[in-house]
Amino acid sequence: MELPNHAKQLLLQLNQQRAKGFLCDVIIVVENALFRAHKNILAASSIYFKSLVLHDNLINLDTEMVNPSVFRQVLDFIYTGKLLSSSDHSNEQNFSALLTAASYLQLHDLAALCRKKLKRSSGKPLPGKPSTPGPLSRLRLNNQRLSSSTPAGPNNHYPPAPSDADQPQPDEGLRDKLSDDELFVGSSGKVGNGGHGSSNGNLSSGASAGEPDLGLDLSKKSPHSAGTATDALSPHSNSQESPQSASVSTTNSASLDDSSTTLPGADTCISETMELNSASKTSEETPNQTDGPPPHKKTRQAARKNEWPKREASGLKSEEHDRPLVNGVIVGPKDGRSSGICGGSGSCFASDQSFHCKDEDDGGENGQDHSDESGQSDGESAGGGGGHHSVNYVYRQEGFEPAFGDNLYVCIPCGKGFPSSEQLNAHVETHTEDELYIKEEGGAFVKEEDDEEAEDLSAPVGPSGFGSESRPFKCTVCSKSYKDPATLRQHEKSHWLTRPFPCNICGKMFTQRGTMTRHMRSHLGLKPFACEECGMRFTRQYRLTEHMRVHSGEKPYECQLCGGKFTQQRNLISHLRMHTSPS
DNA sequence: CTGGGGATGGGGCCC
DNA sequence: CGGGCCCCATCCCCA
Repeated sequence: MELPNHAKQLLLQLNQQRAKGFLCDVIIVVENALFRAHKNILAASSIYFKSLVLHDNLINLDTEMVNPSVFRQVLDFIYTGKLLSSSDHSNEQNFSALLTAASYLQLHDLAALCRKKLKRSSGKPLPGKPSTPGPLSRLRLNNQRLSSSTPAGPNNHYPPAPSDADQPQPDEGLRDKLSDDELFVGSSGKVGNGGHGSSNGNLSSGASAGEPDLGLDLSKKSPHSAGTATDALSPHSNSQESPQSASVSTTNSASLDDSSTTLPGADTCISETMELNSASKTSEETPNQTDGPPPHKKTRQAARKNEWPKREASGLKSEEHDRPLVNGVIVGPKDGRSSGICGGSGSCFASDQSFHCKDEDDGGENGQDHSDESGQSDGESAGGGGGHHSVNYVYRQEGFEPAFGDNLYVCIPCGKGFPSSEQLNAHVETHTEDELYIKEEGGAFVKEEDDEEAEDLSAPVGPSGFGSESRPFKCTVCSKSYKDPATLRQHEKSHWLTRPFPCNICGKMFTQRGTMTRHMRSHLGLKPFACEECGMRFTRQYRLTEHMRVHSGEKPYECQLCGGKFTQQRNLISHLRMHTSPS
């Protein structure tokens, strides 16, 4: 017994989920466009992807081989089995580009379709697509070019082709395309795996010599060990050790700098649809490399460390997943509890970029999806009551159209929607920083509750609590005072309604650049601070210091009421609440 | 099952 | 801009 449309329906659902960013667990960066997708889907469609997504949540593709608009078609193909090609005259070019991309990504079925199409349309020999070494040869060319551009160090590791040359090895393409500044793709699952955690550090990113240009230096010199994704961004990470995977992404993630978020042009017109007949063909071969090795160090800590930063993961899950991805751009995090990374405060629009957010799940556009995603919100909806409004910089105001309306690109500050990223960008530039200042009441935006609370809570101990004698610089809004004008200025930003520093990955905005870069590190899994005892890594030095007490047994924080000792101050505080709050 | 403690992640913010 | 610290939230373990 078999359901006739089962596979189709399933794919349809998955594609819908992708459109909304629901449960998407990987971000693919192509030039300056970000695409969200599901690892499983990618892995099932290509060995290359399989090796990439194994250890990374962020994949950066070689822009020599694929551009945003082509990748969009590729992704559509992966999720639908249909090839939607543009109808314009550049059709042939488009197929050629698609073929290149498909070869690079080892999407054999798509490559075959393209070849067929090209053959049919021009009868000419196909560009770079000799059947056998086809993609590889092309990749090699690319590779050569790339490597030549980098210092030819001893690091030009290009492992010799695998013995079983003919078999498309999972990593083969990668290897071919590896250059010093790119990462390796893990060839065998073995190596890499371990990665994350601690020990192996792996996630190599290979960024060896050529440091990727990061708009933001997300790397922090790691005082300790090496090789993890974290190090990837640091100039001296030793790439050689980790021929592994994913790091790729991380490394490149670097490219997620401020400028990287432009939207890929939306390729529209679709004139023909080629469908993949033998959809069944998957790249399942090479099972070996897939299974991620079990986390080696099974300490709880180590376990926690794998994958996305845990929090992050949950953040994505509960909050971001519904952010739709439109034209390669992540559209807004949904809102949720304040805690989450990006989602938390749903804001997402950067004044200088094209992110646009979608708040909650647009209440509506897709009723049906809601049911699917009901799970999605559990976390947050439970707590935040779906309240988009608890957030600052609410993305979708009452009167706003659902994000999926005609004007997908919405300017957070003023709420105007635009049909294209270009228009939105042009519009955004009309906002000056001054406008970002709070207009207090009457503003379309609501001041963030959390901030208020935080302020209140901290008030007693905050600066204002101290004698303001030595603090001549007073905030006109809340009357807190500071020792120097710079700090006052910094503080005043907390009163802004709009935050000038957006995360290029999730769109969340921050008042301080440092906070934003710190946040970005969490997206990228950059944890420069490693514990020498257990290998656990942290994003902040302070956390490491805190963590070290776990090993030393030091418990410097003592409860004055019961004498209980704690390794962390926050736990003491938490403990004190037990004493104070009767419940 | 529940509450407390340990440990960790993320954001805000001051220095 | 980085370091530090505070707060919140959460997960896991254990009694």
